[in-house]
Amino acid sequence: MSTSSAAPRREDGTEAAEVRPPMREALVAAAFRLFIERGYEQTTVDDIVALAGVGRRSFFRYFPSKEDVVFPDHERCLADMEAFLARSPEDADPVRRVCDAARLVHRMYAENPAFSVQRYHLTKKVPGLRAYELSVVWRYERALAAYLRGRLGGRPDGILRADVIAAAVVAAHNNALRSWLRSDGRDDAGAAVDHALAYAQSVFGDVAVPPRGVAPEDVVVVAARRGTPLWQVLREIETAL
Amino acid sequence: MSTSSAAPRREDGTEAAEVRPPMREALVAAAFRLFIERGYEQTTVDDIVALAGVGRRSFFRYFPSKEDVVFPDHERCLADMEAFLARSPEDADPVRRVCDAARLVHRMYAENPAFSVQRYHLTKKVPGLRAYELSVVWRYERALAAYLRGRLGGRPDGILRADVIAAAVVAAHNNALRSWLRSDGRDDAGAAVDHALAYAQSVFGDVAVPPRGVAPEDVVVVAARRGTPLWQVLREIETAL
DNA sequence: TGATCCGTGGCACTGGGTGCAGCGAACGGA
DNA sequence: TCCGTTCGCTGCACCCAGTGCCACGGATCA
Repeated sequence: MSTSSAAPRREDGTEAAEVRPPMREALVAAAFRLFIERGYEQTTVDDIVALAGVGRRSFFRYFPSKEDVVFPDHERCLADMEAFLARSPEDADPVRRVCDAARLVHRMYAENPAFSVQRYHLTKKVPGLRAYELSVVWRYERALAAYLRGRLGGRPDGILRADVIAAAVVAAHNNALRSWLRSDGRDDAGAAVDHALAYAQSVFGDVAVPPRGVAPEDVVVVAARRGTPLWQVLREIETAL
Repeated sequence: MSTSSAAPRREDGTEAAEVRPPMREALVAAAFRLFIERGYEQTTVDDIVALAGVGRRSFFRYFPSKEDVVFPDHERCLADMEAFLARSPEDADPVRRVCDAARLVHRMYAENPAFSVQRYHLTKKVPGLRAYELSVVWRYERALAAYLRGRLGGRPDGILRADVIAAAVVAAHNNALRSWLRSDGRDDAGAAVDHALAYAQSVFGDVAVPPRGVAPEDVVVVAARRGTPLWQVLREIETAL
């Protein structure tokens, strides 16, 4: 896909003013200025390249489609997430791990609050951008699900559970992220995301907890009548454990 | 959006050969023949209308985009789902209700197994179609979430729970649906969907179950040591209850 | 019979996206 | 210093999806 947008670094210590092509950033800036001014669909690629002062052909060298200029950093973030999951410890709690992976996305949004809020208002209005965003989110979800499948694949319904957990974690994350974006970036983003992910984690529980020895005070007994709603029982146990 | 693709019916009993325009079906048939033959992207709208023997302008009269011809019945199915949720009884278990709503989608796929399998193979290969399918699935998910928000909105984290449950139910449904599609429609679709949805339902529990009287044999006792993975305890209870 | 409505088709146009070829600057070797 | 290569950028021509507009023709109705 598009080239990495990682920060420009030099092997030697020299700062080397902008080795990374400024054209990419210039295109993003020009595009967003016009998108905000007159709307996404009312802005043509020709308008963007004219404002940025570059050739039309160069636009499509940096962004495979007009929609990609709206999400210039997701490719890198997705790669980060996959790398993060790939280097997971063997004994890590899988659910917790995917929650942490989801936090990477939130962190990317939080790095540029103003930009993220602008983009949110764009994607909210333009169906085409919403569809594009869905395909991006879907790739995050598949990355999480792939990791979970690897971890839960052996158990009964492991694949099913992996898919459901991934979807739930993404939904919880997006719920918090969206309410933060709706607040124009004023709310405490981290707290809301933590709360939402904690809920998701609590629903699916922890998988790897050291058992140790069994002392009497470590045993919990729960009694319930048949037909009791499972979630009620679950809540009792959750607090007890 | 596009007009309903319900079967042509007459108020009087007469069969009245095809009052519903056959053009729509002709376009779908021509499109799929060419899509299967030479691929989606290698087929132009001109090719389709030439094979169907109609004007190019008419294609876009029936389908707002080339992608829509691949999903000719989702608009109707989405309307069915919204109607189904709208006429839910007040005291219905919300989670069970959205599971039943999800079954409507599966039923639509199962009505035309051959067609569904063909479409599956198309969407698997073509990124554009996959993106379109995601936006369709997203609309289903939002319909479920909207219903759940109405039912759970009052409770703490009701909105969050609604979003997460909707995502989980959709993921469970899609998991079963996809494995059925991968089997070329040979597996028992209904059983797999039921199993997957039962899992989703068990995770989030039933909300409304009549308690009735308590007989000794109706009481279940579960003992667990502190630190036991919640999912293990949950599984025990699930089988016991 | 004439007016109207509606489904249809033809046509021209916009705009996203691509393949290709040329051009100039930077780089490396003789 | 000069030359050949490479690479990034540009312009051009082209394809195709999607739209607005209008004209045609059949069916319906006054």
